[in-house]
Amino acid sequence: MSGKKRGRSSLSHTNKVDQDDQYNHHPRHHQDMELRRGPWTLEEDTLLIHYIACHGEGRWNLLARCSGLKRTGKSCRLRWLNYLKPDIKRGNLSPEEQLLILELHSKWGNRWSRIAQYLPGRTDNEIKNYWRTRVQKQARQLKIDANSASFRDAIRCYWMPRMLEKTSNIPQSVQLTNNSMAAAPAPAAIDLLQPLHDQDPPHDHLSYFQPIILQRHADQITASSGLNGSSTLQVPNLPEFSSSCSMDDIHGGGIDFNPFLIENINAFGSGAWVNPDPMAASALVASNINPASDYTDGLWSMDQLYGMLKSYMDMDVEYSMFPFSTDSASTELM
DNA sequence: AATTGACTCAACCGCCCTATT
DNA sequence: TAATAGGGCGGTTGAGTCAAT
Repeated sequence: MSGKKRGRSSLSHTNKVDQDDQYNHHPRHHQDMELRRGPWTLEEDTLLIHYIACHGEGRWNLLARCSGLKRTGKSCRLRWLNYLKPDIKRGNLSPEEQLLILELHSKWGNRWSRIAQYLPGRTDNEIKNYWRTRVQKQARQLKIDANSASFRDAIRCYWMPRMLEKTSNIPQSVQLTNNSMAAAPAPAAIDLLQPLHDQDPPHDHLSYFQPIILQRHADQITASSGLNGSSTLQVPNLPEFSSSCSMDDIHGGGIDFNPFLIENINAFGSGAWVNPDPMAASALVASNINPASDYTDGLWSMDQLYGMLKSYMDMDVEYSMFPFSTDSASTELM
């Protein structure tokens, strides 16, 4: 994640909150009060972090009233939980995390918060976005329902074993152990973000959080201005890989057959194209190895899927026995 | 260089559940 | 028991970005 300037509204002015929202529970307080909406500013983030450092999380409406933020309690809660909380991971989901999401979603469906409990540092919002933008996209391309049994089977029988192969194939020397950025951060950035994961917060919470906020806002400014963050704001520029690559992207050609039909599998040629995952690509950058041009996002490309289908059929492997079985996972996670 | 369309994801919406009074 | 407040959850939106044309 690059900290791009985003948000549902770019309003810089204040706006009345929808009276249908839960905050009509406080009509006297909010009726005439102009509340801010849209993207959070650096000042607001600092204010929120400072307040939570002093008073702790929770009681969000009280926080909203007492902190000086012209935001709703719900907005404050969301900002903290999805963005500012110090143990939040940034960057692409690792193959392991993707595996877990796929597995847990097959068990629980759209129970995002429940799934997020098993991915430390990942928010339900992030997982939900991942599912909707990546997984559902693949389902659309395959012309099958993402919630269908056939899609779940495809995930379980073909994609998960492949992911397991990938995770075990990444050389130890280039695996990222710091999980804050899947897109490998520059060394300075690693230093900057290290306290997020390796150290206890110092007593001076503001000094602890400030570099993190500054980094994230710098990312936003850099992204929106086109300027290099390291030269303008004295913060490192974080490299990032393009996130999406389908067969169309790769070969410039459309594809119009369903890989789950046996005749299509048989008709598929032997030229399986395999693209490594972005985690490995990032790790290569981290180790100054020039990544090949074929790195794509963490989900499969169409070619990959056809390739693995073909190869697994050739091998006549029974994939109901792959190590990340539903049984073992559910036993462990329940 | 300008336009367009697909994509991402932070933020919001509205409903629901639980705790408190 | 009912009313209200606080908070959580899943779904949705739309601004910003980027690649393709």
